[in-house]
Amino acid sequence: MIEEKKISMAVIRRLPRYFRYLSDLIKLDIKRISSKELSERMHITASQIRQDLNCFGGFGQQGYGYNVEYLYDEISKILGTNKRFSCIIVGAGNMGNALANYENFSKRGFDIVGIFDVNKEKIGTMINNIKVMHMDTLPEFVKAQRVDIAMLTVPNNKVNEVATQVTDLGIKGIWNFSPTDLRLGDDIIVENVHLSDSLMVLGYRLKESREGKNQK
Amino acid sequence: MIEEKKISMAVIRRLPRYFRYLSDLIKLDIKRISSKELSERMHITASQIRQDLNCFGGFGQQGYGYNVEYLYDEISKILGTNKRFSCIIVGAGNMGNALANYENFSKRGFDIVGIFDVNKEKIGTMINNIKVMHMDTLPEFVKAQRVDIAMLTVPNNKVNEVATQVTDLGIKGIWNFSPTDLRLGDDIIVENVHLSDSLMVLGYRLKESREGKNQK
DNA sequence: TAGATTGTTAATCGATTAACAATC
DNA sequence: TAGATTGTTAATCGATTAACAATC
Repeated sequence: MIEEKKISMAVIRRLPRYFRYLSDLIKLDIKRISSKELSERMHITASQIRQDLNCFGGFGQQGYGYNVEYLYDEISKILGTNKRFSCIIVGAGNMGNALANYENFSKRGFDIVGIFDVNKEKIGTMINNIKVMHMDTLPEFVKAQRVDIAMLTVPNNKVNEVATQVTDLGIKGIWNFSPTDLRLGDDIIVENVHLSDSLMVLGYRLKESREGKNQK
Repeated sequence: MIEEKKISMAVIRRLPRYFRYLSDLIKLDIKRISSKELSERMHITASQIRQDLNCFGGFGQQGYGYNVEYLYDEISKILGTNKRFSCIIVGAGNMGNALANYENFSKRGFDIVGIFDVNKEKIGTMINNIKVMHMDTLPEFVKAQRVDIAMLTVPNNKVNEVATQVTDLGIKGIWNFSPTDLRLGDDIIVENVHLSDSLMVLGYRLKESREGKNQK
């Protein structure tokens, strides 16, 4: 009850972008930046940057701007990149494979500790040094070690069942790759990656652009 | 110059959702639906549904609601699912592989006609019946057959170069999987899939939820 | 100090929701 | 016809942008 401010999703979804741009600035060896300069790089307004950052605290200094390294560290803390999240992948198909091989996740604090599938031929194999196990062994696995996030790359007709299964086991975070809007308990955090939605929007915009009425 | 209404991105991004829900209704053999019933299924307001649909036309009937099949067909037309888009994948890594194997895309009108990479060992192999070719052969390929969309699954430090390359060849649509905000010409449509952004937002929300200040 | 730039309040803009007349 | 539900206008809400006093 020290402080209670509600951060809007719009702001939250911009945080990783700030994080990326600041990380780039560090690579470029830039030490300080004003909201105006940053706004030009990011193609958003300086006002928005200052508003966004001030949801979390005053990280700048009048007349100077922001210290890049300091701001980067603060945003890292806000995003929780210092924390580690233990993740499992459910579904060892092509997308599950791709995720298991994505090296950047562990760099950001997301450790993949197990892969689960029902296909007998896959059980026991290794993907990027992570063991593929049978779904039946999931309960004992989750009992034996904490799992924060389940990444679901299962067929669409299985995703509701699997989501219920993993949340019943106490997993609170779902990264869902199925074209289904999961509806789970209030204490479950779901992030959806609807690839085909994204592709359809691309198709729509492309079609509209061709027809000349190019909307922002 | 017949009609000129600007559709907001917020509305456009909801179209694939309507499409999915209507497709489910058809499977359930439901013939008609009111905005109120649909709003309960989709967890959005009936007002929003009616506003959204009326951006494109009056598809309903007072006192009756919407004919499911008709509305589905209309939204399909709006989204352009009847059109076919010719696509290439650049980057035959894990994500490129996953995309090439994703059967749903062709169902939605997106045909993958070629995969390009620079890795000599991959050239000449087939992924899901699609030939992997060398990047050097991309110009002649694009000259020989129309390509609408380039799906970019290349390393982050290569994505700007590759994006320039493909847009110089006349490709107008980019589906970008790198954690980089591509900035290209006004006539180029870019859809980003920032997986690590999405995962970081999940991590943030999970952390906040644990600390009790669970924001919507 | 003077100039620059923040933090923050106020104004604007756009998107969502409510209301209701039109009409099937 | 009476009841239901749309299409659409008006009201509200929230997010973005502008402005500026505070201050480094």
